[in-house]
Amino acid sequence: MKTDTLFKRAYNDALELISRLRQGDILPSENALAAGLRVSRTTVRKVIATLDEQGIVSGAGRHRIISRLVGPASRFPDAETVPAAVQGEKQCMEWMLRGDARAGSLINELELARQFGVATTVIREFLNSFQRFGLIERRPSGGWVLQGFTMSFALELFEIREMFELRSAHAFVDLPGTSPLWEQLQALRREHVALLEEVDARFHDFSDLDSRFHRLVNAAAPNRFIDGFYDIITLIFHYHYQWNKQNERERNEVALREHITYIDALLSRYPSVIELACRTHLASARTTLVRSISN
Amino acid sequence: MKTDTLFKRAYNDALELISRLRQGDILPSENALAAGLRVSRTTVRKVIATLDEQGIVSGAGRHRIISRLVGPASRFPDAETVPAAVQGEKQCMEWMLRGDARAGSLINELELARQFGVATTVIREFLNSFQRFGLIERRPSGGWVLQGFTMSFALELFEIREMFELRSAHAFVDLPGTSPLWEQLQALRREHVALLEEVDARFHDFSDLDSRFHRLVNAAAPNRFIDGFYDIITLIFHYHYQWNKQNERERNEVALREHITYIDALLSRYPSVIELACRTHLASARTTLVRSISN
DNA sequence: AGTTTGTCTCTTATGTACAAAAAACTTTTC
DNA sequence: GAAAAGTTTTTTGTACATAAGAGACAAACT
Repeated sequence: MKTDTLFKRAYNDALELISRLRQGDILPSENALAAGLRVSRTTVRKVIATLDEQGIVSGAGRHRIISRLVGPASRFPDAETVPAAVQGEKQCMEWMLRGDARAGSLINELELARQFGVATTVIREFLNSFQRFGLIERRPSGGWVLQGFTMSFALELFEIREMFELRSAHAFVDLPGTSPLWEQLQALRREHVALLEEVDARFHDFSDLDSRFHRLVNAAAPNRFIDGFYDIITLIFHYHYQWNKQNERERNEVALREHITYIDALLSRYPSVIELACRTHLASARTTLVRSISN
Repeated sequence: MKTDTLFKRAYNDALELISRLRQGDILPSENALAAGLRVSRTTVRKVIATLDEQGIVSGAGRHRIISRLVGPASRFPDAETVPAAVQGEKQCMEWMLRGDARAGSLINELELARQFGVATTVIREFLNSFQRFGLIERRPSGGWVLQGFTMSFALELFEIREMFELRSAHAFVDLPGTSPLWEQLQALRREHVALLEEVDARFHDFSDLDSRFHRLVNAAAPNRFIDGFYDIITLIFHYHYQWNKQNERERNEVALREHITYIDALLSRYPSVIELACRTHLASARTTLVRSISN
């Protein structure tokens, strides 16, 4: 059976939205709510029906009003608002990248499914879509082998990353001066500077900025294969660094400064300057990743 | 229910194997058969049981003899020896690359499943594993959008291919003279020359040679992401050219000659010569692909 | 006339069932 | 005592069922 996590998230969001209104206010139309909660009207109607049952709204048709304001206690627990696939994915990722499993070992679908409390279908679908990240491989006779997040994986990943990044950085120079990307790059530079000023408190925000910056560089000459590759990078960095907290603040501060240098290089439009800044940043990113694996 | 296509294939193979023996011969051991038919002993036992039922072998335990030789009529039809997943995959590929479907249109799992006579699970699994080829994309709200085999797809594909191929070609030069790859390259060159001599009759064999050559070049500096990318190339070429027969012989002959030049360049170990040969070949391969799309 | 809601249909997500195939273990035979 | 055959246990591939959610159309309201 399909899970109703989407409904539960929408319900929580609806409570949030209502809390900004007053008692007696008219409930927004179903279409408006659907747009606001980013779900279909079908789901909105289910949410409204539940709110009605709970006595939070009353009336029918287009005469619904908010009859009672409620606190956050009546929300569904956050854990129930994630679809099974996402939940399974998260746990699988953790299981793989944390190194609970050794490279070369076989993956047992049923065992994983039981361990993570989802159906085998979910695990299988995850494994299938996860194949492209190169961390697992299908055996000819069926089943999956774990390749694992090894040193060679990291090195091969970075080899490609360097090729792609240099290519995109050089393509950026060829953009016409009127391209909106230049303005976006300026904006991103300001965000970097702002983050650097409060780096002690906000260094966690770097990860997102990093991903956005590299994707912006790639936007200069879009290529679906490069975009797809950046999904891998983003995913690895997201999960891997989540569990490698050593020197996180320092690491991020260094990377922030390198990014700013790199952005300035792009803005200067001098190919040789860009190449230097790009290579410097990639080399230090590689060192960081490699070091975190060898520990 | 799981299909017994594997058993049927093994049974056919077993008949083949038996036809090379004489009546009254002792049947090879289960383990030997398992190795020969490349299936598990469980499946071999099922094959033997069926052969027994059919009166083709008789006796029990280790005293089984071949009691009757049969013609090819008693084989299972070939169509029944392909697993559902492979069958679905083939038909899906055809449906996509032949352009029966327009880019941007939604993919209906149930409809495809009915059309190809398989369960929706099979279609879904195919779509999942096929995602990495960049021809389809998942919508946030569920479902799939067809991106299609368009011109921009081909151009983006070739951009990456050029980067990878040049990188590998240059890495090849750095191989020590003792590397077995040099000998393999020589062997491949001989195969090219042999094929060129009979190109009129055997031009179909080029496709396989092409794939092997490019994979050999990549073997100089293995990288799993590049290998994965070559799966896409191989797949596209395999299916796409299957339906674009125009000038096939001429196309392949040109490519064969380019390959030989390219191989000689590699053997010469002069980077500039290699780069030229490599670029020439890639440019002509790109032109060929692009032309086949615009028609 | 254009929203808004009510109703119905179609599609997907996910759990479950079950046969096929693999793998592990046990007994037999030479 | 080692290889072969017999037996049991696991695991995977595929079908199918069903609720959730999206979307289309019709009716009702302002």
